[in-house]
Amino acid sequence: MKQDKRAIKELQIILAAEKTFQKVGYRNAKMEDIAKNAKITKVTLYSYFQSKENLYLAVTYTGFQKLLDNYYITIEKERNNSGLACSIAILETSMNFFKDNFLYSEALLEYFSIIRTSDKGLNKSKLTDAMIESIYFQKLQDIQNLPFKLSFQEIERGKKDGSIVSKLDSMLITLQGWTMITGFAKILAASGNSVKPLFKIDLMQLKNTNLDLAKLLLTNESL
Amino acid sequence: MKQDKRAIKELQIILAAEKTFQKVGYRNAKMEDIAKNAKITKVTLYSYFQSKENLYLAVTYTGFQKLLDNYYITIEKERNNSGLACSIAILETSMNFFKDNFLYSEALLEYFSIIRTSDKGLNKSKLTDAMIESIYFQKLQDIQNLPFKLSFQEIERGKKDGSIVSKLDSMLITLQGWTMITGFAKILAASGNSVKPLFKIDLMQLKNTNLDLAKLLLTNESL
Amino acid sequence: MKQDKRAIKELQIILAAEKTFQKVGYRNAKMEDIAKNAKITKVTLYSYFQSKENLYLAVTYTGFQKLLDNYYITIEKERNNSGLACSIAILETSMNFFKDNFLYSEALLEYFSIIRTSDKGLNKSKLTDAMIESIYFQKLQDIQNLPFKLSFQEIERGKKDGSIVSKLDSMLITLQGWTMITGFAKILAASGNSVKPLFKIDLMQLKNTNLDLAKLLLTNESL
Amino acid sequence: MKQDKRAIKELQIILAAEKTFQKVGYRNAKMEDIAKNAKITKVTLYSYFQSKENLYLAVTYTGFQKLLDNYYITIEKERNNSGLACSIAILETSMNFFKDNFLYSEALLEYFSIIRTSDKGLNKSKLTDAMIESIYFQKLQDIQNLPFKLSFQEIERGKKDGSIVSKLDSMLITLQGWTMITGFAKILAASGNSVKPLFKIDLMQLKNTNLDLAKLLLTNESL
DNA sequence: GATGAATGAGGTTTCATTCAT
DNA sequence: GATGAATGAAACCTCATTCAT
Repeated sequence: MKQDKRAIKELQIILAAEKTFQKVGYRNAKMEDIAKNAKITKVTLYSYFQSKENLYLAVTYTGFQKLLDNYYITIEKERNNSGLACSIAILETSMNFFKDNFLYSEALLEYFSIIRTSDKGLNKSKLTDAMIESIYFQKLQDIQNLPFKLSFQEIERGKKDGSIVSKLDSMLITLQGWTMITGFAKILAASGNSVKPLFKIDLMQLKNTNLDLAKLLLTNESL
Repeated sequence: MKQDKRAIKELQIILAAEKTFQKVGYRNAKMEDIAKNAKITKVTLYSYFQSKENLYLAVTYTGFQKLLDNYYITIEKERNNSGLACSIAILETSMNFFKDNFLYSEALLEYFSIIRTSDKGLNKSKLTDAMIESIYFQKLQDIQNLPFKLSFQEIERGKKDGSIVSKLDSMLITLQGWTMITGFAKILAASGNSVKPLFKIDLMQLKNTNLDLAKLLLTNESL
Repeated sequence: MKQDKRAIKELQIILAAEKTFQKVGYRNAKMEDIAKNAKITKVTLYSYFQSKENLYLAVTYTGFQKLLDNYYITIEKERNNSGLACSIAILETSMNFFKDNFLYSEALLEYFSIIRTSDKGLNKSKLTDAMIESIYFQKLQDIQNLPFKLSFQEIERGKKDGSIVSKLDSMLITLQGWTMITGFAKILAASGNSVKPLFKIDLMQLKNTNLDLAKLLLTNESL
Repeated sequence: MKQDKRAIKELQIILAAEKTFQKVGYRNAKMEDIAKNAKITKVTLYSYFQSKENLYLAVTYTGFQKLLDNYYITIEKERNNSGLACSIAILETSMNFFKDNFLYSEALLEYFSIIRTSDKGLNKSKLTDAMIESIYFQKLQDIQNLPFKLSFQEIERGKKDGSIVSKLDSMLITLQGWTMITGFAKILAASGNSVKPLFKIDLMQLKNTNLDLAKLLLTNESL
């Protein structure tokens, strides 16, 4: 009961934070303003999230969960189709998700670069102690591999049902898919109304090219 | 003369900044420490770079230049080979560059996401006034399209010399290549000694898969 | 009945508060901890005492009452002795009381300095509105002069029975006694296991010196 | 040079703090306001004094020094007079000082009660870690015994020159004097325009009574 | 009346950046 | 141009006190 209430409020705060981060970016977002947007006080905000970074991790986690949800929905939908179809669908789902959720896209990408700790153990890395202790960071670590696992499974299924060529290394292919996804997300980030536009291209075409390439990769005997 | 001296010191500072950013990341890097690493005072540092962001842009620019140098060298080397070979070589060069220069990789990717200004004109976006006025930002804008242009040219050359299928949209293909490059860079960022490793895969294999896929894309009549 | 129950609980709370104040001092004492010590919740605590200050006043009042009790007992005991003997006995009683009740000693002394309001009417003084409205503050004001009155009476009695020289101003002598008492209390406060001991002296000797001096004051014709 | 500048600013801040504490009391004084009064910012204030308590200790130290200065001046003045005269003069000086410097009087009295640490070592006492580390706390500890020492010396001198009876314990007498001083200071604190006046008495008379008593103590063979 | 959550006020800290010398 | 001190903005924290259930 109380747990539920707390969880609800937590979500409301995350929503408010998302709006704020969306509007002004992480750096310019003030905890005070986020609190105001969530209709609570700064102190209450801190009683839910110990730091700004922590709150951002919560947003990241929320985004990750939504992405995962999309994965599960897609897999469910494609249950009766081939592993190939499902793998491609997952790829498309991911790209759509990043296209439609710029904030999450950024957050997830940043998360993946944050967890790479500095080699020299003693130096402070991007990963601060506060982050490591954050419950959301823990949660993220617990689910961070799930997208890979799900992709992997579908590829394996495709190999079994003959829709995907079997000599391929499933993990490698999974990562190749992820390469496309993150690359696409980054290209998206670089488009938008830049000061000086980088290029003029319809991003839907780019998505399709990626999908075509993926199909090729999964079915082409010559690779 | 004086110009030279200043330029040298500027470079020394950039070097020091690179080291610092490398070690602790942009957010955790303190101007104080960068100054110390460069064996100058904070104020002197500020007389060279008006802000931390500015300094980061300088690092970004340096990285961009080095990447471009690699492009030119590659193109020069491949001058007598086909447009296809050269395009693939550029792709490999890029991936190698990002693999060997993690800091630059991050800086460049961040740069591309920074120049996407927020849609709602009134809100503060990531792109601050200070940045817009920065000389390095200007310089970056002047060269930011060059990698695309160079890729594009080689693809066009490939079309002419018959090594690349001609019905493809060169710009689209260029971006597809860039998708692979940035995606690969992001995967790299997510590897390293993470707290909890995301996956176990030889990144060289991933690079090769990307190259193979690119070749397929550039030569396959069916796409 | 209910009144009784409430009164009992009130006392229990005061006991818990005394322990806490004793241990860490007023400033460092947290209402949370006091509540915990009294085995009630913070809100219940507040339903008994509207504020921390108020609670402290209650402690002060309790101490004051105990001191007064000692006065009455002493006076009762000395009823058949001279006014001089009784006055001296009161003095000794006071010093003993402060020696044995460090917390009360502090509270009482602080009380007396609190009631001195700031001269500049507009400024917030130590005496807050909340305090003025406190029932314990009212009670304290009602009894704050009693020790003086009792002393005064005994001195007057001594004058009449010839044990005390009659030219002295009884009120002045009363205050002189109070000076000794509070001064003694302060010296006590400064002893104990300090970080760096102020002095080494047997406090009983100091008490006796004060008593001797008082006797001298009350009987010496030359003053 | 720089040391000097810092010392001067430190003093200016202490002055501003004294004014603020004087006006609204320690609790109600805001660091922000003290900073404003000192015409600096809060951060600068904190770069001089690490905490509010620390600043108060600085005020305490300043007061202590001034009291000591008065001691030295008095002793110098009385150099050619008897030890008795000087001892009495010191007593009067002290009472005058406390009468004229209410803030210092409070601060010093509080200091002496703060240094009495709680018996149970583990418990937090009034003496916080922050205080112990404060340079002013250190300084205070270094000089806290000086008033006693100076008194003591003059009493000893009085014994030698025959103006003070020699059988007395000089340290005991010193403390007896201090008892009078602090007691007098406390009585002062309790006077002023109270809500309900404690007593009506001319404090000068009280001072004189104390001085007379002291003389009696130092010269009376019968004690 | 009891409970946990929320509030308001202000203390403390960290840094990027600027000023004065 | 170099230096140390100062500034401003905002993160973060602690508590007394109050609210809602």
